Amino acid sequence: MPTASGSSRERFLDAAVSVIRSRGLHATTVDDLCSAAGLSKGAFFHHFASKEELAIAAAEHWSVTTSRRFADAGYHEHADPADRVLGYLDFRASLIGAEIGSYTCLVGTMVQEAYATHPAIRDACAASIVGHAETLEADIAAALLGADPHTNDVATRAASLARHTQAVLQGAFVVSKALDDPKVARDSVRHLRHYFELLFHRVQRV
Amino acid sequence: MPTASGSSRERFLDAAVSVIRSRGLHATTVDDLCSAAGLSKGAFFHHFASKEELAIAAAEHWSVTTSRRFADAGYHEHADPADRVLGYLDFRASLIGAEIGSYTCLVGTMVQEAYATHPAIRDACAASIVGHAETLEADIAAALLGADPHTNDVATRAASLARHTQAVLQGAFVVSKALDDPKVARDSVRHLRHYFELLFHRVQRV
DNA sequence: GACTACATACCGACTAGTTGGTATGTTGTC
DNA sequence: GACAACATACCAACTAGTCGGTATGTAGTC
Repeated sequence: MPTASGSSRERFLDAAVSVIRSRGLHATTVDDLCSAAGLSKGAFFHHFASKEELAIAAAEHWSVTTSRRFADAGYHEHADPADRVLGYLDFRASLIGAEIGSYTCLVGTMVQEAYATHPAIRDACAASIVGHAETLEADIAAALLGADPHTNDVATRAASLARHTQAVLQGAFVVSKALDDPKVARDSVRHLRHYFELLFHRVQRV
Repeated sequence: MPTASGSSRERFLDAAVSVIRSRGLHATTVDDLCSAAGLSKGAFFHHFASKEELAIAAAEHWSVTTSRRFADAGYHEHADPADRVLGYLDFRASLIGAEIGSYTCLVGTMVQEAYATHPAIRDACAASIVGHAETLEADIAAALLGADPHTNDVATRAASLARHTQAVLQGAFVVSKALDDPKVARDSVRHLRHYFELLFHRVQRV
């Protein structure tokens, strides 16, 4: 009966994702998470030794659920690697809905609060961001080579572009939070797409 | 005599900038700010009615000090507007030193914690970001026209690019916090520079 | 220039409420 | 009956904000 959805540990993690994304890590209390999950404090500390441990678990949970989401997306089916990269960006743009708390990144939000004071949380966030960036590298490298077979240091350039992609998305979230407007986030993704089009020699007006 | 540097109000604001940038808004206590400023709690609440009011004042203080810094920078002296835009980016890259807390953006950090719960703080952060972005619009518009005199909607495109520029910088800070490495921030600025070079038809390998 | 009246700037002890975490149950299941 | 999965009651530490008080002006007035 109390199993509304998944195990109670997962209910805490899902609650953490949605609450922390809108309120931030520090402003989210353990009691907030308990009431959001519909469970007690005893249950919380039964599953997590501390709030910090929950934050780390939430970052890992975030990695797992998001990577599943991207793995299932359709852009992988394009034959041309450049199409896959541009398709990834179109997919990211399509995820940016009206509700800010629904499209922003958990680990990007958390790391700003934790990077200086909680190294373990920072590392979990870094692993999530880097892990996701790495899934793009092969396609970017192939697309760069497709545009110019004499590209040197393809792997390095692809890795740098993959990280840059994540940076643009994170920044797009920050600015759209400030302006309370998802449009600016979509605009930034469009600029990033345009940049890739230019790099892939697929110039077209945007 | 007690005027170690500026008025005591300014000492609180300077303390807020440095402490909040590394620890975040919520994790920074009023006592933290008092000891960083070398003043008492009585003095704090004499100058600010609440912690929220300090955050707003800090965002405004940040706007004032940073806009002065950029107004004094040398890149404005280039004759070509494209050079001024690229010079701005080079200047931004040069500001990214080793210490993360010294080059990241106060309002970008604060807005992530406050956007959903403290609209007044969010608005102050938005004003700071937008205000800074607007200082770039004229040069970007002129450079776009210089590259292609038939560009339509120059003002709109320039405004969008200016906001995108801020998004890239904010995102670069987030990712460099996660990876604990300023290099990734400089890389993102370099990619943004490359994007502008391509838009301005100044293609060159980076 | 002395005296009153009032303002500004600041101190530091105090409080009411909050927070992460603990200690001690209770309940179901093997 | 042992153990996992919870719930309830509680605590010590912390936090924003208050309050009474002090020190130093400063303006007016006689």
